[in-house]
Amino acid sequence: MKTTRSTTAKTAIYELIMNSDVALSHSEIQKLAGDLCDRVTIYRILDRLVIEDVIHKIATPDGLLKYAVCQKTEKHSHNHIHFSCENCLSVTCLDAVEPIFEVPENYSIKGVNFTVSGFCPNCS
Amino acid sequence: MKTTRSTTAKTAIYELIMNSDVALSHSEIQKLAGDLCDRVTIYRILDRLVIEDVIHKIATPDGLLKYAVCQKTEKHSHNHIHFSCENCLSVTCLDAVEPIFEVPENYSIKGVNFTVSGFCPNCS
DNA sequence: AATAATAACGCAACACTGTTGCAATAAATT
DNA sequence: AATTTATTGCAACAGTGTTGCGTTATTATT
Ligand SMILES: [Mn+2]
Ligand SMILES: [Mn+2]
Ligand SMILES: [Zn+2]
Ligand SMILES: [Zn+2]
Repeated sequence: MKTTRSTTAKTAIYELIMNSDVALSHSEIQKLAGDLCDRVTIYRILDRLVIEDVIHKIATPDGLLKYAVCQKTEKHSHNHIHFSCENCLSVTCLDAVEPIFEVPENYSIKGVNFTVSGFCPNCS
Repeated sequence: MKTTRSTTAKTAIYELIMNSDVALSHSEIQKLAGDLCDRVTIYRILDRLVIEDVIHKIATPDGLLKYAVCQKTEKHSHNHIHFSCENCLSVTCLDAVEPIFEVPENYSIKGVNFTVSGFCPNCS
């Protein structure tokens, strides 16, 4: 069985995402990380953190991928909505907002990716 | 004022999307279109069709962009859910399904991108 | 029908994003 | 301390999307 290891790069990148109030893209993480590690390593670390379910991968309406911590709190819903600002391009988790919907029976649901776009409080 | 023109490539690409029962990506459209036009032209045509609001741009959970016609029917909701199959990677518009949700007041909503992933009826 | 204006096009060149293979490194176990 | 192997760095690559510019084709005007 393949075990997971905790490395300096991995913990550092996790803390970057942790301490950010908005979701971060790979390139944003790379800028923040400086010369912490190679950019390929960042891709692989992000993949691992997603598999380990400690961060979420979010696709913006333009197909850009961003990453945010999975808040393991009571109010947190895995299926929460994300807000994507059309002006400052920030992506924010609205952890408490869980949408209600219903799909036809013959579809089986494994996950959701809900993004609402518009202007964030700073840009309104 | 910049007017829009109808060209052979534009109408052909619109019909490709129109006649597909699943959302199509740029590369899929390119394969279907053959040597109809340059791939850059396809990008520009897709942009125009989106601006003209005759097709929708959909981001899959993996950040892949797909395009589908905007069904101008009664049941059609602009804010409908899309289903992304993890097996066959097809993206389908669930035109009748409109999710219910509520965001904090200080956010202004311009559009939504709701994608549910799992297994489609064919792959269940 | 011929002309003029310009939206749309093809092509080349580029930037950005993400992946893969492999040898070297470092974390965890013994 | 030695062993195992997950992780890393590097180079090389594939895919996606953009931009500039000269040419073509659509549309409006004469
Ligand atoms: Mn979560
Ligand atoms: Mn629509
Ligand atoms: Zn904003
Ligand atoms: Zn399927």
